[in-house]
Order: sequence, then C-alpha cells, then structure tokens
Amino acid sequence: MNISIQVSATLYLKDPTSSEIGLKILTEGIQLMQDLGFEAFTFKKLAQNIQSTEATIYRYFENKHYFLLYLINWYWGIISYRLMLATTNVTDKRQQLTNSIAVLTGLPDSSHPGYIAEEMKLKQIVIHESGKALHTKMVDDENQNGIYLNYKSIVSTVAELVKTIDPSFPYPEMLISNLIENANHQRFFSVHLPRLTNTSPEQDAVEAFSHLIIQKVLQS
Amino acid sequence: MNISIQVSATLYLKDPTSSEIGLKILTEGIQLMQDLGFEAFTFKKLAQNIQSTEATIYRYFENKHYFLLYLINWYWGIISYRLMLATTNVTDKRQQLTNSIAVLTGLPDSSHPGYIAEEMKLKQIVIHESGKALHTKMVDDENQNGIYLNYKSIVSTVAELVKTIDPSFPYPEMLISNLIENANHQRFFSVHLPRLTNTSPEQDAVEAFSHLIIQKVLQS
DNA sequence: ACAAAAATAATAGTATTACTATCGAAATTG
DNA sequence: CAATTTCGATAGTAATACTATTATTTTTGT
Repeated sequence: MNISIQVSATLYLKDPTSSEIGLKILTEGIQLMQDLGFEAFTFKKLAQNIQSTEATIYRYFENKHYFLLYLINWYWGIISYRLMLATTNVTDKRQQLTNSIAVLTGLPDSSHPGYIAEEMKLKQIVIHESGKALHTKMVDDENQNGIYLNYKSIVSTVAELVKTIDPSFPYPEMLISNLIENANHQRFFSVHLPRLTNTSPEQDAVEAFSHLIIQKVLQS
Repeated sequence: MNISIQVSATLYLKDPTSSEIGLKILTEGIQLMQDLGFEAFTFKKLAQNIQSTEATIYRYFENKHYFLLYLINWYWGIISYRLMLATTNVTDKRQQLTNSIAVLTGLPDSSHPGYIAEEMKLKQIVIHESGKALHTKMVDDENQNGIYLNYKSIVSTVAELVKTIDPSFPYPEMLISNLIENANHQRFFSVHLPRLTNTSPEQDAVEAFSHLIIQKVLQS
C-alpha cells in the first residue's frame, strides 16, 4: 500500500501500518479528518466509525495533534517519492527543476508515476489543516524530534537545484518554501475566497504561476 | 486609540471600544493570545487577568474564535490605513506599488506614519494564529458576513496597481495575496524552521525578496 | 437629583472533549 | 500450548466552552 513511504517513528506510539485495525484508523481517519476538519475530529468519533474504541486508537497515537502530524508527514513522504521519480534520469538541471515545481505545485492525478490512492485526500488535509499542526507552541520540540525532516529535505533538495542553476539568486529556500505554501493557499482561496486569487478549481493556474515566477526570477 | 480603524460589526456582540472593560478585554486579550496561543487561550483566563468574569466577556464576543477574527480584522484595518498613508500624494504608480509592498511585507516600526502601539503584537498574532481563524468549516458563512472585506479590499487595491503597471500580467491578485501570506510564513519559518528560509530576525530579507519578485515579474 | 435601564460580578450548572485506568476476552507468538 | 500482547468494554476525571440566574453597581435620560 505505502511503497515504503517513510513516516517518522516519533509520530506514533505503535505503527498503524502494522495491523489491520491500524490501517483502518488511517484510512477512516483520513476520511473523517477531511469530512469534519481538525477541530470537530475526535478519536471517539473515529472509534465509532471503525467499530472500535477510543482506548485502541490511543494505543496507536498520542492524540489527534500527532495523528494530524502523521498524515501530513505521510503526504510529504509521498511528495518526496514523486520528486525522486520526476528527477531521476533527467540530465538537464533546468528540466529537473521544472519537473520538481510541477510535482510541488501541480495537481496530482492517477496517471502520475507513483500516484497513491490516498494522495488526493491527504492533499486536501494538508491544504486545510497543516497550519493548525505547525503554528503551535510545540513546534520547536517537534522540530527537534525530526518531525519536519521530510518537508525540510524537500525544500533543501529543490533549493539546491536553484543554487546550481542560478548561484547568484539570494533566496533559494525562501523561493521554494514560498511556492509550496502558496500552492496550498491559492487552492484554498480558489474555493473559499476567490477574489484573492486568479486560479479556480476548473481552470487551475497555480502550477503555471509557479513556473512563471521561476522563469522570471532565475537567470540561466 | 484606534484612529477610527474599522472592524466589522458582525464580529462582536457589543463594541469593545465603547467601554473601559471592553478596552481592557482587547489590550489584555492581545497580550494573552500572544503569550498562550489560540489553543490555550480561554475567556476564563482572560477574565481572571482583567479581574472580571467569563460572562462579561461573552457579552462582548460570541466566542474566542470571533475574538481572534476581531483582532485579525483590526490588524488588516491598521494595514489598510497605513497603505492609504503610503500611497496618497505619490503620483508614480510604480512608486505607489513599491510603497504598498513595503507596508504589506516590511516590518512595522514606531517611526512609520500611522503606527499604532498594538500593531506589533497584532502582527505576531496574525503570523501565528490567522491560519486557525481562516481554515475552518465556517469560512464561507463568515465571508458572506463580510468578515474578510478588509483583507480582500487590500488585495484588490494593490492588485489594481499591478494591473495598471503591467496589464499583461495574468495573476495580479494571486501575486499580491501570495506576497502577503509569504511574508507571514517566512517570518514564522525564520524563528522556528530556519532551514526553510533565507531571512532571519536579525537580517530581515522578506521585504527585499518581495520587491525582487515584483521587479522581475512585472514589465513596466 | 432620581427613577429606569443597562452593565457587571458572582455563582452555579451542563454537555463535550481529551484524555487515563481497569480488566476480562481474544488473538498472536515463541 | 503457555505467555504475552492486543483489543473491547466500561468507567471515570479535569478542563473547556459555554448558558442561566440573580443581586449589585453604574450609566443615562429627564
């Protein structure tokens, strides 16, 4: 199912991919998180959905905050894997960057290599909930525990490409983290506050915007 | 105190600027929201801090979610006012845009015209908590109630400038909302996840990055 | 200056959430 | 097949996010 996507072991008490019920917690949990949003999501409701009990879920995850972190980490693991697929055997650095930007800011679809069934739902969760996972008083501790390594390594890898292509550009990490965050923001705006953006669910322009920025900003 | 900063009346039950205790709710509330973060902030704690009771605060604000929305709306009201100050009597459209980008992405300091004491604290709250206010199942209702008008009007005004300067640029609103959101994100990263950015609290590069993007992306 | 109205403080109470604890039954494993 | 882990069922607790009531203080209109 997971094609060995890595999720940091500090995020769970017991590996949810190691048992039937753990996998049910994940798949039903993703669905419920999407349906209810982080605030209204509770382990009690999830337990009812999988015909189990709160106590069982608490044996896998410390609390719903960690459960959300797990899902987000999983998402970035998938993206990391797709980034790798999109750049291996591509010799031109420019093309590697273009492909990377496509993976980071484009919309996934089932034709992409490495596509995983949960990716779409996880992406929605990342768009709607990742701010709540990150902007917490516990960020620094969690960062210390390696919880953001997947994300940081993605930014770092693509920023290195930027540095190779245009060593004079002074803000490579800022550029990449901006494009990643922007993609999620704009897709949220496109649905809920369309006046703030020029993309729509029908005519998605996020990837095109991102390529334009890269093209205008980097000298090759 | 407020220099007539407008905050949407749908955000409060009773205008907190209309009484002593209302003003105390605001000033102490800002402080407590900053100190505790949205999750740990409660009306009970705020009531203790101002030597009053929960019930009194509930007469001013429906709940802490609306209280946060009020603070964020207030912040954008201040920015709106500073935007106006930064562009009136400036004839050159390019210069108007540059000044606007400075207001939107730069750091406020007490020497700026229109500086308000609470601005710095409010900015910190916007950086840390605005995602939690926005990414909610109630966004659409709140948007209907005009709660994001301040923010939308800022993006719209500056996007109009972009359109005047470069009518061929296809994503004016996306560009501006991106630069605004990015400024807050990068400042959060600079403190908590410095590997994701190229700005730091000591050497703030957010405004410079924003000017660079504008300069490279728009043809004049 | 004073009666009427509004605002506040003090207190109590409720439903829900986010857990923790216990314990017997079922499943797994060595 | 005995030992261990896992799970389900149930109970319980502290905190949160409110709502309700009432007595007291403050404000306001005249």
